[in-house]
Amino acid sequence: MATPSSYKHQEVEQKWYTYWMENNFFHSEINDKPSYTIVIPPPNVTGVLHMGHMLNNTIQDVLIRRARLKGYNACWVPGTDHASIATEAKVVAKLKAEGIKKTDLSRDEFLKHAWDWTHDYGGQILSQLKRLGASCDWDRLKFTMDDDMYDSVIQVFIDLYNKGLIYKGYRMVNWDPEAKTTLSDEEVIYEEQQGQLYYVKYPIVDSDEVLTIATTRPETIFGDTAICINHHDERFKHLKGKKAVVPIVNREIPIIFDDYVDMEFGTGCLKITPAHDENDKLIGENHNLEIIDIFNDDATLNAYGLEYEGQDRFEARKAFAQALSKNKYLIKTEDYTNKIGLSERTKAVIEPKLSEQWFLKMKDLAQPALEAVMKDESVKLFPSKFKNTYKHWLENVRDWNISRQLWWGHQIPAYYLKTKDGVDRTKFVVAKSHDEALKLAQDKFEKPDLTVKDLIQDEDSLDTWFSSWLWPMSVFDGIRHPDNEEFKYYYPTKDLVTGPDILFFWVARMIMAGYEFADQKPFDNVYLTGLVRDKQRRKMSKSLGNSPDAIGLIDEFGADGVRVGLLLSSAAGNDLLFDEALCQQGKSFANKIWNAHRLIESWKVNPDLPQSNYAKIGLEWYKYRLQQALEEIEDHYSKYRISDVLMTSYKLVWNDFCSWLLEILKPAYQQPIDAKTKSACIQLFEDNLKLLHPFMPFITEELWQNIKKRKSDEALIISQWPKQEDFDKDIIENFEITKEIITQIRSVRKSKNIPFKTAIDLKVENKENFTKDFDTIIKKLGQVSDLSYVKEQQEGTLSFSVKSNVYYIPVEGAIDVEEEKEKLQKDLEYYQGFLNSVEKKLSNKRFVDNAPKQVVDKEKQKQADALAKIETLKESLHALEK
RNA sequence: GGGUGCGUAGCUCAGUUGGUUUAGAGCAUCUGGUUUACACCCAGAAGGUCAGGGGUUCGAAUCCCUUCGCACCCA
Repeated sequence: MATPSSYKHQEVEQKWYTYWMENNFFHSEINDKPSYTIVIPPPNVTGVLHMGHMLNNTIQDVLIRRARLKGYNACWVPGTDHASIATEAKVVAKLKAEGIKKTDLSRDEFLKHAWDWTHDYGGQILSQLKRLGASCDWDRLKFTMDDDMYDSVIQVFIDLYNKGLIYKGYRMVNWDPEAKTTLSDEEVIYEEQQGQLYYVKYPIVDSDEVLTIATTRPETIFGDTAICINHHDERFKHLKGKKAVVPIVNREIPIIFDDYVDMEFGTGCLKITPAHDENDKLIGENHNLEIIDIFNDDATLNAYGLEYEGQDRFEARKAFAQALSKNKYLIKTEDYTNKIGLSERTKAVIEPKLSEQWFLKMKDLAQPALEAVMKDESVKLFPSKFKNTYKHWLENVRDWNISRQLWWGHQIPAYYLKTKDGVDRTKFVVAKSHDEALKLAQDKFEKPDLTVKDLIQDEDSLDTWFSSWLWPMSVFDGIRHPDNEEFKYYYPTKDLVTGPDILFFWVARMIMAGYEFADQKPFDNVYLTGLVRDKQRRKMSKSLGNSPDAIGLIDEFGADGVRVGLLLSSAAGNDLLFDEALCQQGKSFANKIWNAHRLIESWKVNPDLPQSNYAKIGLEWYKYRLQQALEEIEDHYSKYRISDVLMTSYKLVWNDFCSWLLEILKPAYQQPIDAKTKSACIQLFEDNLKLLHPFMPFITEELWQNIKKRKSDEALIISQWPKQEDFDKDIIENFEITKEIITQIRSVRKSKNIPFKTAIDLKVENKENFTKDFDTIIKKLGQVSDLSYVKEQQEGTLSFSVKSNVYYIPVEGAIDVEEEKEKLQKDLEYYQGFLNSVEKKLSNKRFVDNAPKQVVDKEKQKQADALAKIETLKESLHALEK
């Protein structure tokens, strides 16, 4: 049965994925081999596979498959993240569509919906990853809300609380009025928005004078508790000790002096609203100002907003500005562009809000994490340019607000004492369970008759990152049972592959958690991928609709094609400009490999045939060439230059193997081949497949199994990476010269319209004393019928030179002497220019004295080569002029 | 406003501690090809003042300064 002339990925991929799964090749158990562990950055249960996941997981799969081939006990742990805010938003939206309000549900009822949602959609990305070929150990699948994972998070909270690192505090937080929750700084995106700067008059008490302030948010005037002026501002010095009146509100507030105020900006007078601005809050603290919170949780005004109570902040802004204007308090407005914080999830404008939250002290936790990366490099970042950003963040780390006003997530294990009319939020205990909390509370508050009913658990959940920072440990149950065998074997993990956008809120925190809870780093290396963008450099996003359908791509180009396409141009840390053409290139490559196999397979062996000289030399050369490439590949891998590994392998297989070796070995049409050559060629092809397997797992396994019948323990996925051996550099170098000779012959054929089928003669003036070993190859690939050596110039020939060797091709009829002369003249000019620059260096005494001997010798060699070449060219020119 | 990184062929990028040619690769381009493995192909060619300017050095794409442009992070 003939092999089809093109590779059909559709018929192959599912077959081998199933085969690998059935043979448990992805599964890892503790054994004698060294471990090589990767934990997946758990995708959100809300997500669908996008290009970022594809890139990220392809890289992980490349690393883990190579580790497997290199004989490590490779373990890639998959899993998903509960993504509290994103999931809760999705579930709320789904319920809303069904006419159910979250507020009408009990916590338990809501959570049931959330779990249903998670079970229905949560595994989507993972099943899509299987299409990509991801060789995860699916028996180890974890979810951040699994019981054991949940317990680990709670245990860590209690531990940190008992160490005094977790505290409750009032902080200015990023409040999302739509989701009604706090957001971390990282979940806020800043955008420039066109707004207005309002100039408002504040009368001075017991004076006819007025002060003018400029504000972008007139509605916050209700919360003003001071006017602030710079100490050095001569214009207002006389106002020390005076008071101003808040317009319309008619409340008297102090005029205070602080260097914070920029004299140049606006009017030099700043209104202070401590409840609604971070900087104002600091000034407020320094000056003991009153704090007036004017907003409800949904950012409508509360009773402090007087008649605007209940109005949304933006409506109130308009209405109140009008009132100010009507009462002659508003002097003017100006267009003003400022940056506004928006919620990453809901896109609502963030309201800075003072609220009670749980915080984790970061300073001490950050120290070992900083040292691990900056000092001893026990954790390495690739590319290392991210070290600066990492350092900057950790040195200026702020306490981590870990509470979220959400239900979906790990509920904070703090229990408050109930009172007659509510809850006393100052009296609480932190415990693993309600029962344990009761015991603690009875002791702490010295009330032995307290019952379970007297305690109520904090309603809030923990920030999602507060569970994912434990991920590399908790997936092996290392938090609850640090002495368990699996944890000791698989942890620390080897590589983490993720995007630089979560360097801080995930990577850095995992490193902190590793040292804090296991006294060990979580991973050796962090590979930071770039962002996947479209051709116009825009980020891929759902709203732009510029993100291609991942599964559609796999259908069209094959998983191998897409994997290659993604990696072809994605140096670590550099953004990848995704272009389907790259997937096409990947698909074409698969087809090329397929056809290489088809060619070799088609060769009929004649056992009586001796090995030809060209085959022997060709095979020897490729054997070394592969070793040379292997050395480069190892070097690239060690530096996580994955796309360079791919490019090196790509060129090795396409150029060296297919274009050179197979052309050398290929018997004449319908002629048989000798047995030795075919089997040696297959062996080299198998090595190629091994090198390519991490990138193109499907087609390589398919061909590996096509070459011959293999038992299950002989599958490519678990075979052995080619051994690194010494290689003969001379043969490789000589082959390069051979290639140049052949290329020159082809070039002459093309320019002189000599068809490839027409055999030519070649006469060589071997001034370089170049080896004759490759002559049979030159004859075969150059279609040379007679190759002979001569001692002098040959007339009536076309010629070219390689180094100082001259090659003559006798032709029928006249030679265009002028054309030949022109060509030689051009060459001559080039080499003379080259010689010039070399001799300039060599005639510089300081160069000869100061440069290392090797460098000078190299220049001398260059000089000698150039001189010989020039001599040759001159002779040729001279001959033509005769 | 502060910080970080970047600017090399039409495009995407290499260029690893300054010294392998007068700077490389892949793709795209151009020219030629029905050489029975592959047109998802083969062969050949062209293409760059290394953003601009200045400096250090025997020697700079590489180090320093500066101008311009871009990206990202933080406020």
